[in-house]
Amino acid sequence: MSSGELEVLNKMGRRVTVHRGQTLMWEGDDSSLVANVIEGVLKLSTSTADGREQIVGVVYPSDFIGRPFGSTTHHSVTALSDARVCLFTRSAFDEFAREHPELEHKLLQRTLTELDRARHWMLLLGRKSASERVATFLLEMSQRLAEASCSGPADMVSRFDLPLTRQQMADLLGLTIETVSRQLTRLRQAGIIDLPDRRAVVILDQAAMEDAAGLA
Amino acid sequence: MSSGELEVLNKMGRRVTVHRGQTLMWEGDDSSLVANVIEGVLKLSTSTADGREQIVGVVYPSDFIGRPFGSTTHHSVTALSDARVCLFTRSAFDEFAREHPELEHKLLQRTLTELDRARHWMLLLGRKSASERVATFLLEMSQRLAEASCSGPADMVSRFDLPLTRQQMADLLGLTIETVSRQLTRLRQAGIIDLPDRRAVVILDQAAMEDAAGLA
DNA sequence: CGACACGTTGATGTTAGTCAACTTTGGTGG
DNA sequence: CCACCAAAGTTGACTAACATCAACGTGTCG
Repeated sequence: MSSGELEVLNKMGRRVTVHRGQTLMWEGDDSSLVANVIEGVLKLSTSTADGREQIVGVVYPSDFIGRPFGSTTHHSVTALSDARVCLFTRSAFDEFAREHPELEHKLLQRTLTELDRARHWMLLLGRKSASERVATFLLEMSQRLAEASCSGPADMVSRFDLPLTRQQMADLLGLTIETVSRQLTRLRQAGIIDLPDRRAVVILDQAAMEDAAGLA
Repeated sequence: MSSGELEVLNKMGRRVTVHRGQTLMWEGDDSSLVANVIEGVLKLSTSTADGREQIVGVVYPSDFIGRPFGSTTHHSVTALSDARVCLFTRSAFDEFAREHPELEHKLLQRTLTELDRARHWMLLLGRKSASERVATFLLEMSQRLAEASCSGPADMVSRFDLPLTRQQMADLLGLTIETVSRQLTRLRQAGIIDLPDRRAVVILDQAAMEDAAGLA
């Protein structure tokens, strides 16, 4: 896209700050807004009628949120950290996108990647044990944070801070908070990871970790 | 798209018949083909290194399969029934799509819908009990078959044939074959469904079914 | 300092998985 | 046509894994 077009798109958007814990969109709402993440981390989640929650996605800077070309939002969007997003009304965004195939193409590629990611997560939820889930999660987190921080060709970071509480990890992994805690303890006691404080994780043994994740 | 363009697209594609059980694409393969389903039902699946399988999607006529604009296929595609598909080489399809924004738009919409569907399934895999999973599956199947058969405004069919074996249902629901069988028996004994033969299902009590699915 | 949210650990319960026997179905060839 | 066989499905007994319930740290912020 030309820089002129990008400028127009930028003007259409409204920069908004969202505080940790604040919900930007609600499951089942009319889909009247879409947005781009500028800074921070947010979760996408759905719940059963009786309140059990499942996190269905975690979005990082440059990721897209909301449901263009559709009338309802199928999951809630909540900030996991303080975040800044660029908000568009759906109608304006849809119209702009229809006129700019380049943008639609970008969006299509991202959506295809997200779909692959979601389907891959289904394998974890449907078929992996609690310990495999926790190990897989930590590995993936280290990879995504490495990608985000562009820390050169080394595609892993061995120390990082979790943007999630134990409860949120449980909601993402389809487990309970106690099970997550116990599995983390097990990995620590096995000398595979270290947990310097409650947000930090250090991966000490990459190979053992991949093994524990069921990538045997 | 104009009928002329559609004709070109159609000529690009090669009609292929796939027999039940035959695999069209393998997880991890180079993504060199994409296709449109003309007739039949196919599954998308991934497996862990040690062979546990998870079905991550079921596709019906008019659905799209394969990974355009990406180099590897992230899941296998296998025919659940004899099927006919319209096959394209990925390079030819990608090129054609880039030149036809209308096609890309259509594809984007479908992909967004698939993503919503996949994320909704994550709630089932992460948070629902075995009986809720089976009930949810049967309800969704009846809805999708109703949509497909365009049986008027009534958006449910109460009797239908499953395109899946018990093992495949288990792989889709993240359960074992025995658990699926037991839950079906439970629903039958409760008078909520009938199972005239091993492929057929009759939903006798829609409300009880929705209740059992956790849509309380 | 104290309150509260977050996290860990232990004891116990429940659900679904495992292992095994058995039944039904559908297809094949004598 | 029927006997036989393999594949699919069901059922039961037992087990393992995770959830639940409950008590007990720990760090943070007023």
